[in-house]
Amino acid sequence: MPELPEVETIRRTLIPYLLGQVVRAVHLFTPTVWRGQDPAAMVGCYVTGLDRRGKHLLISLSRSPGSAHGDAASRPGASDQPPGGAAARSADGGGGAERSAGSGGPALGDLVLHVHLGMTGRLIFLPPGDPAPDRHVHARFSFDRGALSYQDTRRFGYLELLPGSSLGDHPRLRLGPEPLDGSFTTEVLRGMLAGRRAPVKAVLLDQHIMAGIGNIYADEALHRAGVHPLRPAGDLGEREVETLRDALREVLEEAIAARGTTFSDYRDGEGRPGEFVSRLCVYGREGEACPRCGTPVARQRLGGRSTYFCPRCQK
DNA sequence: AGACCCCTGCTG
DNA sequence: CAGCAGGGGTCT
Repeated sequence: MPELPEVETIRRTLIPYLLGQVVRAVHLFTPTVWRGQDPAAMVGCYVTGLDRRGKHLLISLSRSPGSAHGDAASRPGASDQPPGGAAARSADGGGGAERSAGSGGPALGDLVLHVHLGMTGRLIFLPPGDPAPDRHVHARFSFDRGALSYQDTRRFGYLELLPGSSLGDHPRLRLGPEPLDGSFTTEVLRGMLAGRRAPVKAVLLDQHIMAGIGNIYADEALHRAGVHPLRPAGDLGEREVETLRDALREVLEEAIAARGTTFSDYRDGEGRPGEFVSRLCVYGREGEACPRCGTPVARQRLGGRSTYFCPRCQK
């Protein structure tokens, strides 16, 4: 279930393999996962940028190599980690703080491949050689140095090829602020929660209000903050909002440093699982002792989704 | 705000 | 083998 930390990890792991490379061919095995322009329009384009907005990955493609934007082009050394370099980079700006906040963001390419991984989507760069065909591989993008494989068992994700100029008013990219952006202050979070009667967890999960939070990190952040997930959002006190703001940022940054959470499906851009599962306090741990107080973790349904929390720590 | 849908692998 | 799981969109 790729949420913000997983998509960010995929983005970072793919940069050294894709940036500056030319798309030589696109093979679409499952046409229903594709939206927008014809995949053939990508062929011959340079990859000029990889950006993330919430859980969405944006791969910029340009006719010429010179129009590489922002990312690696202006941050030499920060992103140009050579293939195979496994060093975690948790100190390069806080994982996403440098990303655009949305309006007037970095210039995208002539075309943008917009990727949403749904629940089980994977984007993995494979070295040359034909790996065993898998019925869950829906598309493959060939480069000189290997191929990018798009896989998705449940097919909740999609690939969408769009003109770079059209991203600004894309309905699915009308997202709330990035929680790791420097501008995500306690004041901003308070504004998001104020006056809302909906459960605070439902507000955190609403991508239009805040981008990138999914079921796992909503539960983990609320546990860290000691806030019950069903509390009406507008009822949180100022101190609680501040604590929740810090908890959100901490859990996301720690998860990025651990390269994401793998239960079963998630893999990074090199096919490796993330390591954050062992650090989860409540998510997926019904009946286990709360790490803070020992009370068994409870599970409850909220909007059809499982919600895990400590009935004692979270008021 | 809740029901339903997409889809497939795993669980009971 | 029926039913559950779940991000997110749509519909009621």
